[in-house]
Amino acid sequence: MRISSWNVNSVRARLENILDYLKKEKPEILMLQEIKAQEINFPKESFEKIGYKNYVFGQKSYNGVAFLSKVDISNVNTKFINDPLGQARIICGSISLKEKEILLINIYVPNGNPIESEKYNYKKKWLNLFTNKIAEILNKNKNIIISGDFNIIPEEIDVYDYKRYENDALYKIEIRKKFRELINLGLTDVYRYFFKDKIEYTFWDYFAGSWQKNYGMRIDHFLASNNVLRDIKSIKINKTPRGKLKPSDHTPIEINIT
DNA sequence: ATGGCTGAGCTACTCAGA
Repeated sequence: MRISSWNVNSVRARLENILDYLKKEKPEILMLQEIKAQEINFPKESFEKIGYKNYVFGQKSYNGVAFLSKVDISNVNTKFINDPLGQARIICGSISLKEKEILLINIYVPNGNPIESEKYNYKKKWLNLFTNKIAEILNKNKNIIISGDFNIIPEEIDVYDYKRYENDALYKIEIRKKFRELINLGLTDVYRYFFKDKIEYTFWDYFAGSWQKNYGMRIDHFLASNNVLRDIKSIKINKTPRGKLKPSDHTPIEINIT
C-alpha cells in the first residue's frame, strides 16, 4: 500500500495537479494539508470520479487537512487536540492492513513566524498539546503513523543554509527540541531511517528561483511507531509535482507499506 | 534575500505562508 502526504497550498488552485498526480502515482491514500477551503467548497466529485473517497476538515481561507483514499478510513476524528485558535490542522482515522489497525494522523503544524509574535507562542503551545496527546495514544495504541507538514527542519542537513534559519520558527533550537521530544516517545523519522545522510527537500520557496537553485528544506515528514516501521518498505520524496506549472511550494512524500 | 511569489476573500488590498 502506498500512502502519500502533500501540502498542496489550496486544493482548488491545485486541482489539476492533484488529479494528475493521483492518476500517475495511484497512492491508496493521499494526506493533504493546507487545502484552504471549507468542506462545502472541496472538489469531492472530481476525486470520487477517479475512485477516491473524501474525508475533509476544512475552514475558510487558511489551513485545512483531508484524506483522499481508495480504502475505507474509519473513526475519522477532527478533534484530536483542542486547537487553541480553533484552526483546522489535524484529521485522523484508522485503516486496516492485514491483521493490523493503524491510526493515521494527518497534521499541519503552525508556521510560527515571526518568532517575536503571538504566532510563535501558538506553535509552541500547539506542539505541546500534540505531543502530550501522542504520549497518551501510544500508551494504548502501538500502531501509529503521523504525517504532514511539520513546519520543522530537524537538522542542519535538512535546509540549504541552516545559519540563515537559526532565528526562524522552523529551525530554532527550541522547536527542534520539541520535535526530538515527540520522536523520543517511540517514533522514527522514516526518511532518516532509510537515508542517514542524504540531502533532499520537500519545500522550495516561490521566491527568487529557489526551486531552480535547490534552496529548499525538509519539513514534511513521516513518523512511525516501531510496530509500524517494520512494515514500511520504502520512502520517497517525489519531486515531479514541484516542477510542474502552477505548482504547490511543497512536493509529496510517499511510503510503501505492506 | 525576514519577503522579490502565490492564494483566499473580495473586487482594493490585506493577511498568511516558510
